[in-house]
Amino acid sequence: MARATIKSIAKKTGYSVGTVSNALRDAPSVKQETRDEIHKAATALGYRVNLDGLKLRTNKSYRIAVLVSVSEDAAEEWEGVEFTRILAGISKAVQGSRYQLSVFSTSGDDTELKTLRSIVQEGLADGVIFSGTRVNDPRIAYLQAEAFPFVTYGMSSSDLPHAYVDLDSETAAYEATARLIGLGHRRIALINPPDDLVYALQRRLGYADALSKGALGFDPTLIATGPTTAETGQTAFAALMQLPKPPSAIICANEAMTLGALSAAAKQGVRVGQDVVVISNDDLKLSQYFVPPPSTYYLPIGETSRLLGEFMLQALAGADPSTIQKKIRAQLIERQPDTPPPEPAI
Amino acid sequence: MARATIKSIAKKTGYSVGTVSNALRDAPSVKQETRDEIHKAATALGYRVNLDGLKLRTNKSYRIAVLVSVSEDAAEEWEGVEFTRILAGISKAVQGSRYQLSVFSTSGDDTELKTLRSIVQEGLADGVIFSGTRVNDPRIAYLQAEAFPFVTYGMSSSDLPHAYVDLDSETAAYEATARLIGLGHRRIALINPPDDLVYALQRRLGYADALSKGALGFDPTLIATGPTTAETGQTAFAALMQLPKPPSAIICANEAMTLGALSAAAKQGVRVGQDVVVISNDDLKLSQYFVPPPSTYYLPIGETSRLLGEFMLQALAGADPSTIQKKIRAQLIERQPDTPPPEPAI
DNA sequence: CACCATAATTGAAACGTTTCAATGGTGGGG
DNA sequence: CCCCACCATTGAAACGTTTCAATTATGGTG
Repeated sequence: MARATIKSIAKKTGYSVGTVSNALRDAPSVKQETRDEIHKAATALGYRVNLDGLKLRTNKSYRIAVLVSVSEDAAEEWEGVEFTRILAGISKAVQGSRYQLSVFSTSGDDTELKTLRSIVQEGLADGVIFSGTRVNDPRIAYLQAEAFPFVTYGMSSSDLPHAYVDLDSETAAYEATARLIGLGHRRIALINPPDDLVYALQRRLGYADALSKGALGFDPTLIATGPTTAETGQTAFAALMQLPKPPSAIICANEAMTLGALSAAAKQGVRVGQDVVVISNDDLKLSQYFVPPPSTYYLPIGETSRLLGEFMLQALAGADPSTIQKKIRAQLIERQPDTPPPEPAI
Repeated sequence: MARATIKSIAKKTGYSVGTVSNALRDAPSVKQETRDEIHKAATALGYRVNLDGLKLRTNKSYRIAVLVSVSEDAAEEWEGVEFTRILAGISKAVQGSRYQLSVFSTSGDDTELKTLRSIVQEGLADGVIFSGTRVNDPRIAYLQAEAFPFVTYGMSSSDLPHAYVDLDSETAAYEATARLIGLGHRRIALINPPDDLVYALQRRLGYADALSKGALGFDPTLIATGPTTAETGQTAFAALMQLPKPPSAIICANEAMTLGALSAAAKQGVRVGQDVVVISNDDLKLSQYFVPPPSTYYLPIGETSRLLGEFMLQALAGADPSTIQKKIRAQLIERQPDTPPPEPAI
């Protein structure tokens, strides 16, 4: 039994192809009565629109591109753990719509812009979702210039507003820092992503803000940066503890970095929770199993990714980018008393 | 500047549309000279085939479906970490071919078969890749009955041969167990995935085989099963240590389970490496950061996923399924002296 | 009743591709 | 010089859909 098409519905109902097409899309030019009849016939035949014909005619791809970037050098490292969850969330959000999800894997910055170009120029997708927004992100500039719909995971500093879903990293970093200050800590370190990432910058800002509010000086040696991997956390922790005046508390940007830091601590015999406090951001319910489990700021990845999908659909429907933006607040999960520093500095 | 089409090439070169089409596909019916001329014109115009027209005409989708299943209940757990890497590998393998990657997210068994059905019946893809093969997997039976190309990550016990890439779990479990026996362990536990998964069965077999070769009895209470999450590892570890005769060594199926086990150990004050030995399988270079870092069997996920993509292309080209199968051998990574049990049992 | 506006429906074209029967051209054999 | 076989190319149809000008049916108005 061949697949039902508009033509087969037309034959069965006796209407013309044009009428059936219009009826199926509930065009007002078709009499209500006729519409009902055609709809009934369509479901009876199990009609499902053929996307290829549709696409060919309308020149739309009905596809949403999701960029996943796997950096060559860090391919063997633990990166992009959250991607599965993000993808699943987006997928769920667009289920039921006509759109399909296509994954484009890229490695490194260069290919990413190139991939974007071919998506736009060859019409590989109608909209694109990507993450890792950078300061003055060329991808955003390009897509805005082309008026191509997109949603980013992570806001950016571009002039024009664009659609995004973001964790409020600045507030999260501020609160984490302020809380440690409240506990009596005076030297607080930050293990941060590379500076060209927008959210790294935001974290810096929140951190610095809390320090100054707490009347503490800003010491640049207390900030370590690197890719958001366990390896970065490990080397950064080791380096920080070798400072003439090591920190009494360390804030890691995500769970991978935290894992690396805890690993380094164990190797060096540094007792986490006593000699030094380690806390994490971007909790995906994994760090609860770390040894010892750190206090964290929870990232509701389910809601976040669902929003990404919904925003994409809205963007495709032509919504004003400035109306489809959302900052998500991270929530503190206390897993440790998070003791004050060894020698209360007063 | 509109996109170049066959028609525009035809106009430019003076040949007919049919000739251009044939020439572009290097049909022997077109004179070599003409072919060259047309190819030159095509590249000059930057011609890229329009998949929609192609698909409409040929009734092929030129798409490869990748199923990602996110179980509803475990949505908040750490599952499918490796998926990003798998996806990236597949993506790289099919780059350059005409095929595109589409992700279909499913939740649970039921929807998975349903998703598969709609992929086959609606022609959403030409082939499909999925994992988590089960004993008597209905998905495999269905796809074989429909003669629909597919590759699985994980072999299965179906009658007919099918294309797969798999880690040799049986050997890995055998070697892990045998090694522990060699170190003097007499009570060795297994934290394993649910029994309906093929590779869980394989692990059981390898484990049991090593036990009998080592003249050790098989104690069913030493096998704990559950989803491959940290939570499973945690509860299983706790339960195992409460046995009247607890194990002196524990083999976890993957890193997530290992993480959970280590977490439970830390909570209960059990000293890993002294009171009990914990080792892991399916190492993705993450467990090296665990506390303490366990010995593991490395899973070359890069090669694995690349093969998945290549096999899919071969399957789509009509290759005999029995020729596109591969078992990958895991490699031991020693991170601990892995001391013998506390009281050498003799 | 003639006319016209409106409502409903039709028919054909178009999107870019492949496929295949039909056409025209070339050369060789008799 | 004719016929035939062969080679290269053409033209048109088809895939399933949308779109839009053209057509027909339906009432309402003067």
